Amino acid sequence: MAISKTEEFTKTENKISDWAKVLSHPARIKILKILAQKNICMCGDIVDLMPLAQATVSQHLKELKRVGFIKGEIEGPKICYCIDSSILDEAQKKLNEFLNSIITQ
Amino acid sequence: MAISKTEEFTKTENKISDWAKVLSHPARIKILKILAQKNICMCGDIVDLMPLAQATVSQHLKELKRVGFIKGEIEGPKICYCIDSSILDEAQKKLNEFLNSIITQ
DNA sequence: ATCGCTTATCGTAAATATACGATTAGCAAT
DNA sequence: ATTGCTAATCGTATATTTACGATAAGCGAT
Repeated sequence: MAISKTEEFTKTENKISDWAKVLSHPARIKILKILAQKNICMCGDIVDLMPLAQATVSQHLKELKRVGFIKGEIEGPKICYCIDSSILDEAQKKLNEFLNSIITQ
Repeated sequence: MAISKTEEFTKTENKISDWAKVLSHPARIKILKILAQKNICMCGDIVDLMPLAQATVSQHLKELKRVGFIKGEIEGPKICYCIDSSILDEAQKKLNEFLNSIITQ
């Protein structure tokens, strides 16, 4: 994209778009759904339910972790992933705040 | 991305991620803000307020139009853009529905 | 310390997205 | 029909994302 212009925008604009970016792939939407259903889930279980290779799922998990939507706890050789509701809650609030501000009544 | 796997996911998963994708760039967040503030706005006014070239702003407007978040009406040599609240409202509802379903109380 | 399992990371290829200058197209005047 | 304006599109360069196989790293056994 030539040069990135993130510094030309406000913190809020960047924050909102970053949250949206994490939600901008169907695989990550599906992973969040799976984790919500099972409440807690190891990585292999997720891979089995996804139409993607293990390496790809791992990349998506990394992106979800980056913004804090999910957490991963090491448990022996496995890793248990779970949703971090507090961060998701904050994202939902801010996204709503923004959408409400642009939706004219 | 090698091969796109959209057909491997549900319609809802694709719809939600597509809406999020449109919101996943700070420029598009800012454009929506500008249009909400001015209620109605011609393209040139938006370009003046953006740290981007006219061609780039036009590209972002096209993406916003694609999902229906904004509408553009031709008015002589100019084009007046405005927010389409009904589509934004639907997006907000569905996004909230999804986020509520994955946030464990 | 070797084996078996799980998951992250590396390397890489291909698709998309971002950004811009230049050009084109459309309309309202002169 | 020429001029002047606005905005879309084209062509192109570069960055980022997505996807996968292969490899490495970490841990709990044996």
